[in-house]
Amino acid sequence: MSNTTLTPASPLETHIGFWLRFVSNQVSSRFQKLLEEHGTTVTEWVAMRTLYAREDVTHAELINALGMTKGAASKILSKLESKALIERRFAENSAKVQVLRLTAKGNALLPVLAALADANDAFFSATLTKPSNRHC
Amino acid sequence: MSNTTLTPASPLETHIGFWLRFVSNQVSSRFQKLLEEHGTTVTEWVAMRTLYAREDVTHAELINALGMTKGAASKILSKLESKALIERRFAENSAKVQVLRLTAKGNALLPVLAALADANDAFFSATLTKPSNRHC
DNA sequence: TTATCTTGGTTTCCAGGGAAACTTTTGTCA
DNA sequence: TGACAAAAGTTTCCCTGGAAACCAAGATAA
Repeated sequence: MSNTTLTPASPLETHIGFWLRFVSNQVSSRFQKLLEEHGTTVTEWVAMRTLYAREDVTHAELINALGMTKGAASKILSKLESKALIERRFAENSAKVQVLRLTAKGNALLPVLAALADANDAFFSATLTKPSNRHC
Repeated sequence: MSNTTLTPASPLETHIGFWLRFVSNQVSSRFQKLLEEHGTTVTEWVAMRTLYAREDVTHAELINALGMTKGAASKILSKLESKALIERRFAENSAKVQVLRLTAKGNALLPVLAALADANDAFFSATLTKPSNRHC
């Protein structure tokens, strides 16, 4: 036997991160599928939703909302711009700071995506049982 | 004013997926940092933990545990093998089906990583408040 | 036994995102 | 004012993972 005594090690299912990753992937990937029929991605949805019904959102603010690096954010914005969903302009009195804004097309698309997000929530909520006092 | 009346759209923070992604990223990326001092990644940890204290784990079983495609899994295994942490052998009576196993080095490393996983859990658990009956 | 189908696993190609280098503008200080 | 430092964005390089093509080995059927 090659199995000499092994140090005990906590199994995967005891770790929060394991389940978070698992559930998060389930939820996100289902949402992703809904979105791709509209040629969008989850990240793009987050970016667009952040800009919706607001003016003068800065690049920095968006980075914060997306939780990604400025490099990655910049690329997302380029892609959204190439689809004519957003506009990048310079802020007043600046040739440096950008102000981001949805285009009319972006404004039109957003509620559709929001509905998909709601539907995805509903789908997963429906599979949950009612809360009980068992664990309280 | 360019803001003609906009259709209302549910904000990001009302969606489960948004929070799952957020929390999951927090937890995983902190764990990632702990792991990288040992030259490992979260996925590699999951793979290794699945093999630990077991023999004759098949490729298919591992794919299932990792929740990724066979292509991606294959690459992870190659990397683990190149670090001499696992071994791939053909199963009995087969020149096709593989059997995966940790090496002695792998067996030695695993409990160390498990301790890091426990520590990460503890870190996040510590920030939680006691359960109350408020929501039950 | 040979021919075809299926299955296990690898490789290739592509998209997304992080790290860090780089460019341009702005601010600061001598 | 001129020189240098800091900040905003972009670009490049790299790594990870999915999709799908591909290859080799068993299985099945003629």
